[in-house]
Parts: sequence; C-alpha cells; structure tokens
Amino acid sequence: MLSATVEDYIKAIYALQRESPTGDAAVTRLAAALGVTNGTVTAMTHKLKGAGLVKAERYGGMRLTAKGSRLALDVIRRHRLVEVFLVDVLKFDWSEVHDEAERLEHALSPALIERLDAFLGHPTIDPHGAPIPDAKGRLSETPAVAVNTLAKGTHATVARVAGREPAFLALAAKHGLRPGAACTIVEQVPEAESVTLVVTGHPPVALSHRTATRVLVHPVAAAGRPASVCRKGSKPKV
Amino acid sequence: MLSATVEDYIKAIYALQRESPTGDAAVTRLAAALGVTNGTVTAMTHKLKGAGLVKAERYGGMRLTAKGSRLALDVIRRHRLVEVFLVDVLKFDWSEVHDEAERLEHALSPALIERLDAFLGHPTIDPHGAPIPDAKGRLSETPAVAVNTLAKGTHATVARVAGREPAFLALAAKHGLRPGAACTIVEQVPEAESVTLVVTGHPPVALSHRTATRVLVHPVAAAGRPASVCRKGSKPKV
DNA sequence: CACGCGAGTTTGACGACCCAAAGACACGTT
DNA sequence: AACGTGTCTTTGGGTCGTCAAACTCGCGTG
Repeated sequence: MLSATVEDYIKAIYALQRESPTGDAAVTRLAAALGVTNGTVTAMTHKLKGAGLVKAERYGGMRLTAKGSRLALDVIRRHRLVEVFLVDVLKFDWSEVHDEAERLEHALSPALIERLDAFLGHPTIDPHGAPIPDAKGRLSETPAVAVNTLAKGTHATVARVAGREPAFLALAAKHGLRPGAACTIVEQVPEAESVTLVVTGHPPVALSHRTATRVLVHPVAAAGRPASVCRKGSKPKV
Repeated sequence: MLSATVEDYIKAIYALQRESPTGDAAVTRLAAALGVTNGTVTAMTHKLKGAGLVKAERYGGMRLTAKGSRLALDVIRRHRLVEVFLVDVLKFDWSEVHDEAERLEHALSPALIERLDAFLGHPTIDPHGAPIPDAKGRLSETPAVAVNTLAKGTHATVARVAGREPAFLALAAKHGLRPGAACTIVEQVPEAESVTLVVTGHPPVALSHRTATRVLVHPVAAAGRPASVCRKGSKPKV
C-alpha cells in the first residue's frame, strides 16, 4: 500500500508540473509546497523512482510516469469528491473544506469512493469548480478564461475559483463568486493591473490581475444586447 | 496531536478493561488484540503513561486514566458514527464496515464529527446495536441479555449483535439478526450448549452458547400469550 | 524451597519520514 | 577561464512504531 506521504508528494508533483513551462517539477518548489527541506525531497525522489512513479535524473527536474499521473488523478478524485460531500451534504463552508479533505483523501478505500460518488450523483466539478477525474482517471477540463483577460462590460458565468487560501476563498464567497454565478466586468484598468467585477446581488470586487487569474469564467455571448465580449488575446477597447 | 496508533491502543485497552474481571488490561492480551509483539506494547505503555492516558506499574496490568477513558469514548464515538454513515447513507453491508471505519475514525476532525452526527439525526446506536457515546463522552448502555440465558419459547427484540468477524456478522444478517428484529428462542439445549432462535421470515439459526453471548436482546413481556419469559439468572423449565 | 514457566521488560536493530549542515553541481557574469 | 550564487545531493542524526531475542520477574508446583 502506498503511504499518505507518497500520495502527497505525487499530488504536489502533479500540480507543479501543470504550472511549470518545462513540464517538470523542481526539488526546491516541491519542498516549499510540502513544507519539507530539499534533502527530504531528494530522498523521497529516489523512493518514488524506485516505485516507478516518477522519472528523474541527477540535477534534473522530475516528472510523473503514466503510473504516477494515474495515482495523482486518483488522489485528486478522492480529494474533490470529499469536498463536494463536505459542502453539499454536511454544509461546510467553502473556505474550510480544504484541510479536512486533505486528511480524508488518504483514508478512503476505492469501494467507499465509488459509493460516495454515486451517493453524490456523480458530480463533475467540486465546490470550487475544479473538475473531478472519473473512476478511470480521466479529467475533462472545460476551457475557461481568467477574468483579467476580459474587457469591461463582458458578461460571463463563473466557472471556477482556484486557490486554497481561506482568506481569498472567503472574499470570493462574500462577493458571490462561486461556480455558476453570472458576473459582469465593470472595470478594467490595465495600467493598474486591476479588474473589477460584480455578481448580481453582491457588492463589486476589485482584483489585481495576479489574483484575477484564479477566477475563471465562461464569457456569455451577448444575446441581443450590446455588451462587448472579449475573448482570450484580444485587447479591451476602453 | 495524538497519533492514530495511540488512539488504537487506547481503544483496545478500553475494550480489554471491559471484559476483564479485574478491570485492567494485560500486555499479552493487548499485543494480541493489536497484532504487535509484547515488547512493542511495553514501549507504548511508557509513552501512554507519559501522556497521562494510562496508569501502570512494572509487571502490573494497565488501566486508563479519566483522560484515557475520555479519549477512548471519543474514538468509539467516531467509529460508530462512521459505521452508521456507511450503512445508512452509503448502503454498505453490515459486515464490511468495520475495517473501513477503523481507518476513517482517525481522519475525522471534531467539527466534522459533529456535523456528521447532526446529518445522521443524532443516532444513539450503530448498525450493530452498540451505543454511541455523545459529544461529551457519555455512554448510555441499555441493559440487554444474551440469548444463551433465555428459555425456549421466549420472545425478544434483538438489541445488539457484538463482534467484528465478517463471517459471523454475515451469518447474523442472513438470519435476520439485526437490532430491532423480533425473535423467538425455539430450542435451548444446555447439555449441548446450543440455542436456536428464529426471526420471523428468516430461517432458524443454531448458535453455541459461546457465540450466543454476542447476541443481546430485550425479552418481550408475554402480552396475553403463554410464551415463557426467562430473565437473567432464572433457569429454563424445559 | 528451589524450579520452571508464562508474563512482562529490555536491548539492538530496522524502515519510514524528517532536519541541519556540508558538499557537489550548473550556469550566467565578468 | 574563474567566480559566485542558487539548486540539488549527501551525510549524520532524530523520532515513531515496529520486531526478535535476550533477559527478569512473580508465582504455582513438585
């Protein structure tokens, strides 16, 4: 059986690979993500290599093997299903579920996960809008764009609020920023790297572009109304 | 934070104390219950003593302190609530929930347990009929008698089916022996240490007296019918 | 009463995971 | 080409929970 520690490493490597341009994870980054020292990561890397979960060579970055990726997706599936359960069934708040899920994801048997999945109605996204891999480890990512790339006046539907910091998640919740909510870009100031958006019925919220990359939306095609829609790459005409 | 291992030891000590006439747990019994060697238990005993969870002296049995008992009841509460969840909500079979709960009981935060308790409607017994300690660690045990002490013809309500062996639990389930079921003692042969009982709608089942001590019932006072009721201590008049 | 034996304890060692600190490497600068 | 800095690896050491094997104790028996 694979230890909880191994699962945590694999999950962290998976996440680092996704946000790395070269597609491989660096020791120092991984150490920071897991809160351990570099030496500890190097030691664990040997173990993971021995288990056939990662490929790595001395002084080079590491990369998950097919087997490693499969395990990562398995752990992510467990994590996200638990989050759905905690929020939808036990009525936990959005911002507090992460740590709880972090512990639980290592204690659920495959049988339990499949029953939980069925009980929850086979959800496809977690409470933050992150996609849930299926039982075979398939992940279907809906293309979505970050709000910092959108022009003033754009109408959109919130697809996902990424990030784990409770403070940020609490802010998002306070302003109605949850998957499915309809929002509008009310201000876009490139010079200040600031974007302001509003969800109907909630106070507007100004985000730095850096923060705004964590808020992903599906722009809504203007149906008979003159709202400008600005897709990825095009510049706002303000 | 207390490790899962410590919790397992405390829970096992609690169980051993209950079934020990002297009220304290022996090293060898504990080692057998946990599947470790005696030396390991001795080492852990020192640790538990240091943490103020047990009292023990060299070559004498060990005993939980108030703090230790409280922890044991806490773990038992978690365990039994998880079992209720697995059976009632996720529709797991009776006999397979134990191992699952064994792992989960160490991964649930106090907040999660309280929410789960509320979601389940504050159950007072688990699927096997075992009482669930409340959030303050209070355990209310309903007095119940083992079927081996009852006379032929006695009508009773199943209160609890103790024991963890999947095979025994599967047998019990097959014969309708679950908390709340109405049963009747159809045969009682002291010479053969055998008792046979039947739950309406299920095939009869013969149990050795040893096994029968695990089936606890509430005898039903004969209401207008001539069924003999035999309380603890009285001899059957067959 | 001395003996023996089961129950309990100690000892030395191991695997998993971790750290601190020292060493080895890679690579851009000068 | 030599340096310096940041990244990675190694080394020695620590904790937790475990085992096997040697040792010690308490107590009933011959």
